[in-house]
Amino acid sequence: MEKIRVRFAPSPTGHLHIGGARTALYNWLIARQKKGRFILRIEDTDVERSTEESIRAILEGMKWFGLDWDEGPEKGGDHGPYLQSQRKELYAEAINKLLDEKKAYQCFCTPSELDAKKEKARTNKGQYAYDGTCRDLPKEKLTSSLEDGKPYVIRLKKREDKEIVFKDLIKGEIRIHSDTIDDFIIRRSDGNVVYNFAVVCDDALMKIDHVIRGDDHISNTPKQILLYEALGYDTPFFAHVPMILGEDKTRLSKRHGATSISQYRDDGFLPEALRNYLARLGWGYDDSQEIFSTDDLIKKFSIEKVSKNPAVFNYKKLEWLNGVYIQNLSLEARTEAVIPYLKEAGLIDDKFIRDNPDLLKEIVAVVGDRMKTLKDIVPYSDYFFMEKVQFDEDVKEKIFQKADLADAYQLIAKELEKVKTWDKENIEKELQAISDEVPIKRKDFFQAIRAALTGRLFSPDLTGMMVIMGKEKVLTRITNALNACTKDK
RNA sequence: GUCCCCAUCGUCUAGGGGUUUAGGACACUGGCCUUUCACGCCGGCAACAGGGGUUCAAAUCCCCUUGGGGACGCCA
Repeated sequence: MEKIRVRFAPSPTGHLHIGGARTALYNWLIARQKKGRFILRIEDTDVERSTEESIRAILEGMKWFGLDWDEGPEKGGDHGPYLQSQRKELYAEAINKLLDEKKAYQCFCTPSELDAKKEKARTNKGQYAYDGTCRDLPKEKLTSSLEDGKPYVIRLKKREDKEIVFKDLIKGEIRIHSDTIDDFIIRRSDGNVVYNFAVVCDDALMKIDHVIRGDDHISNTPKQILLYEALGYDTPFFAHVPMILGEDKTRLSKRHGATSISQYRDDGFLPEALRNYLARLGWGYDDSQEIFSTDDLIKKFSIEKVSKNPAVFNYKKLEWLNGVYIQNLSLEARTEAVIPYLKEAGLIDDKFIRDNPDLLKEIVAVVGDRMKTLKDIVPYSDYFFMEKVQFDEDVKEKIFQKADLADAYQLIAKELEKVKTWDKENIEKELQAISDEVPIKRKDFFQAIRAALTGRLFSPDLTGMMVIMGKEKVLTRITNALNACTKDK
């Protein structure tokens, strides 16, 4: 049997969308599982909206997401070109063939005439369908119009009274009657073919045998089947993946938060975690497994088991999963991963990294399993890099104004000053002793220290941090906190 | 409006006629661990949209209603 060929065919009118990334992932998983070929094709037939920049963003997004393609831009292949804008001759050939065989025809109706027909259909509450005015134009009329240079589109002569049936790998059998389709346009008056025509041509010529795409394309499928038939090609298998919805169950959009894959990268998500999440969104394997390595996904994924109904995107679950993946990173890998985010926040630069070879690793170690995203490193560690601590508002409210901490801070400063060997064990012992003497609950006592050192209500292990910060810095911060809380009183 | 698709906890799902007092995960929540914040561990809350069939038996099969989504472009 021939090797399976699947494709992802985005239109370069923006970034790589999270929904697109998921269909790309599904295609990729199947190609890898079946040892087939994964093809990337750019659908830039809409010259108005397609941009070079979008193409770059999409390729970059695919690479970051870890989906490598076997044929496509930058890669080439035997079925190229892989940009629709470079395939015009192929389309022209196919169009001429349909014209010769009388399966398609020129239509000289102007946009304003068509608008009027649509308007009329709307007022009569009827469904608009092209009325076929130009379908059987007399030969003389046709040639004279052509000679006059009148602009025209090309329409497919659709088949009459036919039930179009296809078996969808996800949805099952779908049937649509040809009456609900009209003689739709396949080439614009500017000579460019239209999406439905280009996909069919390309998929056929590129020998795509499984078309896996978003389920918003279901209603295009009958038209495309008509085109496959008119052009004399076998139809491929179809699998229509349900949409991703936002919390309010409407189609996921910017309103719901980040939709571009690059945003997830910038927000500190790991590509393998995102792959895991997106694969599991709308697909289940058994009754317990949540964590799937990419190899595991390749082994276990099955398009037939993709759910028929749309899935709501759950950011919290993604965060949880990402946290799990971060925890599984080695200390070295985690430190490397976190560096861009520290730089981005302006906390460190290359010089700093050179001058403090081990410090970063120590900090990442003390932060431990707390991060849900790589970006979380910032609120968990910025106070190591800053000269002075910024006190959060809720620290002032819940710590400084709640109890009288002045005596405690004074005592802490005084006693810690005496610690000779500044290590975890000694600091712990000392803190323990001070805590016994002070009339403050243990919990509040430690929160007070946390507030002084970090300005926050949450942070990594206290004594661990104190070791990294060093005695001098710790004492200064305790004193500063003392001043801050007496001033706030 | 017309056509198409869909329907199990708040969310993602398992379950595909009897094994189900419907399983897991996230979220939420109670507790344990911890001298502190988290992690972790143990527990709790919580669903078969409604109505008709078919059957000895239906979350599972069929029909209708309702609800949601999508498509109706010289966009993709």
